[in-house]
Amino acid sequence: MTVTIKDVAKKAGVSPSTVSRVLSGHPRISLETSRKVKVIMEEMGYTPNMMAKSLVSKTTNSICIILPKPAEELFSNLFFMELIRGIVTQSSRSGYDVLISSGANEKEELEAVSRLLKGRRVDGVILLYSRKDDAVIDFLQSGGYPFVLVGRSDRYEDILSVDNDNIMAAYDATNHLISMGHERIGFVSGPPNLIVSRDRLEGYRTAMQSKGLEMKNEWIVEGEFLQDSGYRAMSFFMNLPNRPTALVAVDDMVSFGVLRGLNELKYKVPEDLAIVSFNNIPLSELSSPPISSIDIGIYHLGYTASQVLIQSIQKPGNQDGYTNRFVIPHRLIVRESSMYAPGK
Amino acid sequence: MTVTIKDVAKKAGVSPSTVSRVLSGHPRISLETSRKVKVIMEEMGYTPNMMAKSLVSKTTNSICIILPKPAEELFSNLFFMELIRGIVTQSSRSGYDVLISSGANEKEELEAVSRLLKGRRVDGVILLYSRKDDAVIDFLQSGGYPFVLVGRSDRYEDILSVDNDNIMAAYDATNHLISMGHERIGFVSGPPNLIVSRDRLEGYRTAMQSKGLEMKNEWIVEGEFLQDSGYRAMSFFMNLPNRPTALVAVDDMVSFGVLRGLNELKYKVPEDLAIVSFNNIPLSELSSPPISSIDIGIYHLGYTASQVLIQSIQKPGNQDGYTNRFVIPHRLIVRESSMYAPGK
DNA sequence: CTGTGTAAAGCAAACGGTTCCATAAGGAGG
DNA sequence: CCTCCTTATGGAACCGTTTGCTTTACACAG
Repeated sequence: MTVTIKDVAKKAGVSPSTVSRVLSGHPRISLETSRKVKVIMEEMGYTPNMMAKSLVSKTTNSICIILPKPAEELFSNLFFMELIRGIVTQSSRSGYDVLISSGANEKEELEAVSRLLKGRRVDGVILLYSRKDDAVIDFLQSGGYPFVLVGRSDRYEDILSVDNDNIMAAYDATNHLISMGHERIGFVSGPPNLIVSRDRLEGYRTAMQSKGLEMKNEWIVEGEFLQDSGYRAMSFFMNLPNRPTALVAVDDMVSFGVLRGLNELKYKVPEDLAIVSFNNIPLSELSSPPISSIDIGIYHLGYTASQVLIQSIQKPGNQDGYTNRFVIPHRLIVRESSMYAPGK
Repeated sequence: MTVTIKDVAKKAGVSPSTVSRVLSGHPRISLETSRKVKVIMEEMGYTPNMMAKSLVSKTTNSICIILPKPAEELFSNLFFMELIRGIVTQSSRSGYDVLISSGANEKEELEAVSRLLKGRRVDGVILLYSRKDDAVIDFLQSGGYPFVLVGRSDRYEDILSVDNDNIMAAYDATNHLISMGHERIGFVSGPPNLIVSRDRLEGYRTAMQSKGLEMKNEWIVEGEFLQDSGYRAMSFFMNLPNRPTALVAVDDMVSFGVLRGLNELKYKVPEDLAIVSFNNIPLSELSSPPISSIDIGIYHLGYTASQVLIQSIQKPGNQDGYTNRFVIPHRLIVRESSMYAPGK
């Protein structure tokens, strides 16, 4: 039915090994033979069987993305899709296919990863989120399988990872507000167990300190990456005696909550409260007013993750002494929500 | 290095074929042998090599999703991610892996599909969007490869597809407004070359006609699935002498544009203009006011697509005389944007 | 005791490639 | 003219499984 290397060989009057060599560009094949074989391959519509190839070469030219379990929320969805696009684009440029996998729980996830890697269906794995993925990461590490983490992990120093410099990003965001003339700046953080929350908080603190600005404890509130947190934080802040004139929010969704609340109370943004947040989701520029945000380059994050992984697959001895943490640059996008210099 | 079926066989003192049969639950294996082999497999940490398996079985237990090219827009991203989740979940339940592929242009896309299918890397394909995919669809059809289309195609009657009943959905949306007491209802459509635009327009028309309501041409405007279209449509409608009291928009993004415009002009929703739109993206309930929307069950669309495809892979003779168009139910979610009964 | 039926397991040939080793044909050097 | 390289190709083993066909070993009927 399907045309194999042998069929091509027979028709071309050469041996299968010759055809194989033509395919792989082996140096010791005469130009004439090579051309002849190529023509015949074309004629017969030959496509190499990847399974057979993989079997002997012990290589699949494909990688796998492990999706965290639920991923139901808006930002997650946008984030993952953007990441996937970056990964798929880069992988495809490098000639790799991308598998998506996920499990209902950590056990299933581990089983899937093990099956894919030990079963030689993929050459490496991209892990999203640095939750407490101990089991999966341990498996990958002890098995010596190539993998890269998107997001930072503090537990493992020696694994490949791609991430932003969230400390610096938060520093930049805060500093932007300071340079606009703000002195009382609030911060809405995320869950304290996430490294990203901690890093961003640290960046905020550093900026405030370095400018000698006061940092009241009541100006820092914890929340989730959700609208509600913003809404609550807003009403808390606005009732403070000496309330902040600006705030940094750990995620754009939080800003939307803040915005909604301020709107209901007839406050004006940025005049009554200036806002900067993180992630620059497509909606940030669509809200009214548009929100200033730190673009973390999600697509780029995915693109680089794929690049790093494939590199590590192709030359496993990547211990060049170089770093194994890759930092994707961020970029502050200033929009209306922070374009106001407060009078003293 | 890795443990193969032969290693297991040797250690168990049986032949490789016996091990293989244990694996596949062959009936003619004694319980005793089966148990012994299983224990040893466990001990040695044996995982079957998928490539070898695929090579002989001519089956890969994996399917492929073809992502349309750019997919940069907000809705696309949300849509695709949701769809992917549905597909991955179902596939994983059926024991299939999912590959994601895309091409920069139609030619690349065709090459990728051809390579994957002819190269026996996947067993079937899920196509998203029914653009003028002639080349890819033609290839799949003429090659007899299993595939399913998400979205409707009018050109091909005999291919598997999963879709909503957009005509009925638009009918329901329109009818909802009518039953609230609206009589002058506008419609903001999408690009006329998309079937989904045409279907939704048709549903609107049917509803209006069936209630004997007048349909002025000026109440129907064409646009894109973007905010801007909504913004423009809004200002057009509001300047009409006898303007609509409600409108149906082909996509939630359009509604957001309408909302923004009305807000700027100090109009109130739903009192001055009631709104219903389609797709029920996560933001619909977060805007102010929350927007009534038709939920089209994107996750379900993906879930079903995977199901249908895998079924068709497993028993190719799926011409049971049954339909090959699978319709996913939609659901009207009524929110504040349409909760107002206009006085005459 | 021989013939037959049946259950359990082994043998070996695929599946479609790759690659090491061998071979044949020139051409160069002595 | 013979030997030795070099270059282009062929042969065959192997990658890890599956599976049709045998073989083996009993058990039982005749």
